[in-house]
Amino acid sequence: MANSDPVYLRVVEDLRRQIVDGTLPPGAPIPSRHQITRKYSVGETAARHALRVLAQEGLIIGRVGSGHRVRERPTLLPLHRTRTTEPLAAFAADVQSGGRHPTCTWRSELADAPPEIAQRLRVSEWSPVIRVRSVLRGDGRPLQLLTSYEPVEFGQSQAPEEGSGERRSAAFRLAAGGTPITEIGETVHVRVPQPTESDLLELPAGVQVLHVERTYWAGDRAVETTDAVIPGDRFRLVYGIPVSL
Amino acid sequence: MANSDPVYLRVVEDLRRQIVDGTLPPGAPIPSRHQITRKYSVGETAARHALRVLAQEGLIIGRVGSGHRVRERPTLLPLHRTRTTEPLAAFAADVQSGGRHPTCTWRSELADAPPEIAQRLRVSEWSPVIRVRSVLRGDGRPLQLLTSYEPVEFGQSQAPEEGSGERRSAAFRLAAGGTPITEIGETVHVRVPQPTESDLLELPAGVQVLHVERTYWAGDRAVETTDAVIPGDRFRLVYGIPVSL
DNA sequence: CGCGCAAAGTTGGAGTCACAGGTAGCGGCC
DNA sequence: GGCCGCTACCTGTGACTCCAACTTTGCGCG
Repeated sequence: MANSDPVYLRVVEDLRRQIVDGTLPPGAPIPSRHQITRKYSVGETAARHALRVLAQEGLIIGRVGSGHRVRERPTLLPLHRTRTTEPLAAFAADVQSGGRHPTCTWRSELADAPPEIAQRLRVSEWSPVIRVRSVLRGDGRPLQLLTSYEPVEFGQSQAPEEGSGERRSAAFRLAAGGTPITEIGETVHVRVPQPTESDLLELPAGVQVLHVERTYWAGDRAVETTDAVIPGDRFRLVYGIPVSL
Repeated sequence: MANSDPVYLRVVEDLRRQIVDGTLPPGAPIPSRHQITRKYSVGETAARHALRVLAQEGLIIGRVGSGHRVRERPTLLPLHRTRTTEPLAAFAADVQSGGRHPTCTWRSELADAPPEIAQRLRVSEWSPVIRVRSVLRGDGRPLQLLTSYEPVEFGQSQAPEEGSGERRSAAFRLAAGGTPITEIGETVHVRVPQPTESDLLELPAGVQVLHVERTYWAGDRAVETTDAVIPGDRFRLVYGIPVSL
């Protein structure tokens, strides 16, 4: 059937079937290019193309010199998106329960709000905000990128700062100061990582990222908004949705 | 710098820069393979490879005969993950506000709970469940796949059924019958679509999907669990997290 | 018997050529 | 002036080749 399909797809489909149905378990070696050319009677281009597609899909992983193997599907670590004003605490708990030691480094500076951020914070475009870029790590390996924006009037210091570990967010400080956060809005989408993100997160090829935009509201005022960039191959987001009926 | 980088990456980076900074606006034509070989003094392989990578990243789209163009970035339709026992209602509202007409077809049948589903429903493996597969559409185009599982004791009819439009879920029927749903748990992750999903959703190459697992709880009893498969290039998930502090 | 090194095998990058099928624009014909 | 067909161009796929870098394995030598 579908004899007009590209040749390489025949190879892709056969190997994929064997991987998903367990004939080829995680760690099992995949036939090499030359073996594929012989086994399926295809050219080397088709064999190479098939392997590339499967690697891109994340089903196999190739290492120079030692061949392709079925990728061990990493267990997706849960990331609890909870009702707290201190996202680091939740992250730390999740990482620790995964048996790793969480750390965090950050750098804050004054910046102008680009249109999208301005809209999310309900401030005018290019108005001054404090931008904090954080890298969250587990056992030293980068796991998540966090960029948060606070209007300057909520920020503490407008001078560039750097540090590691906890940094009190605007949301946290306002909550402690008697202005409680009333709601958190999040939107989640998938996208291809930018080169710098791919670099910082040490992402293998083909991995997409979850981009989570979170905005903290105190009444009708947006207090802080953050962008989280999360490797799609290592995490799953966990939401608890209370039913108020 | 980085002169040892693969040649095709030079092309990818140059074109990507032009696309993201707006030099090449959406719809603009991308140089063809032959033009790239001349302009960047690279071989045809490198040109081809560069175009493939950019297409895989979703930045450009190629059509046989008419060349590559910068992809119009589709606005990500919001999908509100709300505290309702009738997911179709939320979906319908979101699709309608996007100016499209929502429809739904479904098919229910008796099945044995595979291990993962059994665990989510807190029933023993391979115990009988009712499985409902739905395809949600907007203006006739498939937008989302939904598979839900209910333990037979909550299900209505064990005979295979088929239909379109509303189908009362176990969660809804229990709630109406006086057993209120107390919590909804969701986990979100990204993955490569399976061939059948790619087919049903008419996904272009390189698009990954959001996989949302939702479980309805009535007290400590799992009433129903659903898997939603959502094209990652067209939707973003929206969560409202009330703060109970 | 053990260790090191060389050879064989593998991936990833790169070049070249070829061909089928599709698009679009231009020119000629009615 | 309008319509039709042809041609040039483009993509997707495929074959064949070469090479650098790396891993593994097994053989030979000390």
